[in-house]
Amino acid sequence: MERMFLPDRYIKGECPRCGAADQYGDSCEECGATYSPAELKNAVSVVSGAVPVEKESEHYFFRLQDFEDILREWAAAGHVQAEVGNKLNEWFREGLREWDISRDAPYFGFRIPETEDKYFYVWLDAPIGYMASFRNWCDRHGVDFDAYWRPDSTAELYHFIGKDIIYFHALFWPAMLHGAGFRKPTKICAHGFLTVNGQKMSKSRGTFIMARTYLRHLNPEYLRYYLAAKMAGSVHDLDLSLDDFIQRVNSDLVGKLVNIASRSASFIHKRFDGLLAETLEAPEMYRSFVARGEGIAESFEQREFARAIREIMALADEANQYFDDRKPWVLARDPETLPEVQAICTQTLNLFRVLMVYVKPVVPRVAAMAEAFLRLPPQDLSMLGEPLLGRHIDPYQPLATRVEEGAVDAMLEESRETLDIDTKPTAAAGPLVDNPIAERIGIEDFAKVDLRVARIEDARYVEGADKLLQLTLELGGERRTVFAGLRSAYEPEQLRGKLTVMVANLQPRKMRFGVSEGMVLAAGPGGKDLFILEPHAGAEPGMKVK
RNA sequence: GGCUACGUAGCUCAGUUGGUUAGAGCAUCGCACUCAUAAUGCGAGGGUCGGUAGUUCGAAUCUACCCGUAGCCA
Repeated sequence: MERMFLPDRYIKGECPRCGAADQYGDSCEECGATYSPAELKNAVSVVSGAVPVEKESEHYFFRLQDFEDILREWAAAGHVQAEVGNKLNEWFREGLREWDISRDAPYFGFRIPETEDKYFYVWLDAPIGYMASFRNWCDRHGVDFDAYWRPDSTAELYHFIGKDIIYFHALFWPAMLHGAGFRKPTKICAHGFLTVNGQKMSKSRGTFIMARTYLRHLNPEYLRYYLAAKMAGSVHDLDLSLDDFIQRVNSDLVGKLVNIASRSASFIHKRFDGLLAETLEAPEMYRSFVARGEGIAESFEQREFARAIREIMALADEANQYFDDRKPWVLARDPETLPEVQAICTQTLNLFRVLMVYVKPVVPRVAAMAEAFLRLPPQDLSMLGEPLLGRHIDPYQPLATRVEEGAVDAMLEESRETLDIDTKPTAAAGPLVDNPIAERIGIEDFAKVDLRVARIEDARYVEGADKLLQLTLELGGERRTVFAGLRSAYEPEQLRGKLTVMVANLQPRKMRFGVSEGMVLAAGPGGKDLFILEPHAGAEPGMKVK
């Protein structure tokens, strides 16, 4: 018995309609019926296997229906995509209902003030977290929070979300904001799910790829480019087709785009000491490239990224065609025509510079490298009126390289390995359920924590503090004072002389009783159940724990 | 079950309010070029636009039904 209110998904039993076994408390995966957990036959708790008992509990509700008019008006005014608007209309037709915003303990998140055991439902406080983060940023940067959030603010506010949480962002959130006297979002931009090789991400297939795993094997700019090339302003799912990904990156980014600079810069270097010509070979073509900027920017603004990429790549084709047509490698053989080579390559590099400004939002690192290569400050659309003439550029260094052979396979292999551990069955109850294992981190994150063996030279009560003990820790040549919340579990004399482990590089923290210069490590839920770590015999104060 | 999307060339996708022989990129094949990270250019083949019925002078585009895929249902 775990004495907790069970969320719908924590109850399993037989479907009241079709009798299918092993169904969750909210709906049947076999016949699709939806029902309340109380209707489930032969229900048991997923956590302990115990038979649930029905209990009454007071709940708090948000009167969503009071906001129907304001929501209809807001949704109709272009703040959501068309498909999302359809969905909202469906919900309006069904009639808005009160939203249950409380959950009984044990729950995570924020306790509802003036209650003992009620917590806010996570989707009530999650979006408020966006505001809280921004508020924190405003405080640190001296920015006026209200200028962004008051009802008449002219700031633009966008939410980029997955389609599975449209409900919370397009229905409850604007209502909450309105009710609380804040402005509503400019637009909710929902995108579809990411599939890999046309299927849901799968741990066993190795296609459950974590961003960190990807980064260990592949350049992030590749993925940015690939996704941008497929992403439109709609909620369609996106497929990361890995073969297509490799081909696309290699041919578009490397073969097409970056190659423009590579093939032209070599002449500027070998023949003209890195100096660009004084005039463009085809100024009208340059102007037409620049003129396309407005349309491309518009596509980006509309979040029609795929369209923007198509337009940019069409221009890259034109640049390659131009270069091919002029054949500078032929002209370079004859001293008579050599000056034309400089003009042609100058032209080509200018076209390249325009393209780099256009793709900058998608591949910022490549664009930054291109700026460095052209000896330019950070570029934007407004600077393109003036072509680059009569100035030096650096020797060309590869701005992007082809996807390394085997990198994708290695990434899949690693994904398979790392996730094997996660898929092992976990206990139905116990510390892992109470306190699930945190997000995976890399070794570099762990290395930031400097753990040291320390000897507890002295431990004493702290006057006026009923939870703290003041520890004097010796770590091989340095003494630290640490206030530790151990009083409920330890008497000072139990600790004196013992070895333990402390976080030695923790930012010192000023407390009412003095400055605490680190933390000692202890396990347990609290109260009497606290257990400090103690190394095996042989460890010496100051030794690094790793 | 209800609802929302989606189903266009081998692959990934465009196709704006229905209008001339349905497009692009990649892949494939042929030719050219050799400046460039074997990158580029020219050209070719390849689709009864999921299926059926309908509206219309005309449908990938509108309607109905069916099949398939994904998701949502507080």
